[in-house]
Amino acid sequence: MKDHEKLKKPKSTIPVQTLRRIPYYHQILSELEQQGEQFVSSKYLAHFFHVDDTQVRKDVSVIGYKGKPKSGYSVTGLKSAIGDFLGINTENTAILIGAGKLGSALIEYPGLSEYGLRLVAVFDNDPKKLDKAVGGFAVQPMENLKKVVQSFDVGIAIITVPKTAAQAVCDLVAEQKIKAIWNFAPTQLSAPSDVTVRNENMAVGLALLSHYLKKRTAESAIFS
Amino acid sequence: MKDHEKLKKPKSTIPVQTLRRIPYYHQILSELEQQGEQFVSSKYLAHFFHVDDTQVRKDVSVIGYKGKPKSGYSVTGLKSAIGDFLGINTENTAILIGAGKLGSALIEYPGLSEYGLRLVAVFDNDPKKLDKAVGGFAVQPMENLKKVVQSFDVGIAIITVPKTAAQAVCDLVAEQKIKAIWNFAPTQLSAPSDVTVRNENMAVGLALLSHYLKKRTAESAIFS
DNA sequence: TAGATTGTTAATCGATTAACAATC
DNA sequence: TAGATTGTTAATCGATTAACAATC
Repeated sequence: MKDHEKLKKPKSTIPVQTLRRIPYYHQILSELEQQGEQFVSSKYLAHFFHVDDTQVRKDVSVIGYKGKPKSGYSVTGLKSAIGDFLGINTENTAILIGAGKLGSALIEYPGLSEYGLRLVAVFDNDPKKLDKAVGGFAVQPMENLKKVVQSFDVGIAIITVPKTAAQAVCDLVAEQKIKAIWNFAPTQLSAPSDVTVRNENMAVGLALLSHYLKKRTAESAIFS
Repeated sequence: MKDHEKLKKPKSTIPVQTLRRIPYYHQILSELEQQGEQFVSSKYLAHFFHVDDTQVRKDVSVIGYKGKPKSGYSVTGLKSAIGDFLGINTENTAILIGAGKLGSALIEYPGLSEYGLRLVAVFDNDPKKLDKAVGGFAVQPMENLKKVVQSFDVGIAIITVPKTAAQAVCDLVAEQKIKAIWNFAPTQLSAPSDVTVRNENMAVGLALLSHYLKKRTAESAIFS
């Protein structure tokens, strides 16, 4: 290689908008797969989400998958490539803290295992809930948390406690060797930078819906 | 006005990224308000979300609110302006379809009323659930839906039925005079263009979390 | 082969950030 | 007043789309 040649561009960062769209593609591909479809075109996917078909092809190229001219993308192949890219084809162990209604709903949500999450324990503060079975799990006291995290090498903590308790729980799990927090309490949690926090804020969805309702823009974008 | 003067630019479209951030500002402002804070600077808000403070000021200017140099924004004033902008200060009537765990959790979610949603009825398909009280609502059969929508002038339908039933329920409510659908079933629903659909896709959040976990980028963005 | 569809480069568009004047 | 902070214009950066060659 000539020494005055241009440095190979790092370019390893994935466009954040692409990252947002990819999980949606995965969902549609799952449905197409169940319907027995073999191939899908960028045009079809684009139409589904009201984006440009060039956009879809660019997104696909970002994850490094190749289609076939004339036939399109293999449904199974692309779904699997996206799965690998997102890391949902490998298993992550998780615990859930807060055995209320929302917690119970999540435990039974089939998507968890579909996206590589393996729930190993459920915790709650409330003595009345202890040892009750919630979705097949005996609810454990918070005291057991540390030991469980260690013995199962838990990577993700799902927080479904009330708003007021959420930051304290977050601090507690961040002290353990937890790598990521999936927060459903309606508050922004903060954690050390080595812990990834995803705040699943339903109020945001509601607020956006309310705004669209007010404006009543007919062609509302799907990715907002 | 001189007749060769430039046309007033329409420019009425709100940047979609701004729209995404605004509900988060609202949430923080609520918390600051509860803490008794009077003023907040663009710098503080920016720091909170890892964005630029110029960005915050631009977002605020989009909703048409003015701050005070040196002191910043009035917490109450800005929160209220955002509330007006989002339309959450005016009440919208809603029904919920699907009285399972997720439905129950949502009914009791305090955010609903906080964001201007007034739930008036809960429906379910399952005869075993009928007339049971869920969060203070007697579960009604689907047959009653049409009448309830008419008499309460219901604007929003919240769908918390299983994936397999979701599109059928969506079609049914779209036939009524419903203006918006808030869907929690893990599938993309499609409806006529005069009905706004918000698909609240938890699998997307899980997929993004999984990706971040795989990459373990320390400084993960909050708005992804 | 002809036509459909992918993959990629270049052009456009929109969003973020830098710079700085205005204001309390 | 001096300093802090807003508000806005201009510059930069990134994402989308148009154009078109490559390929089955």
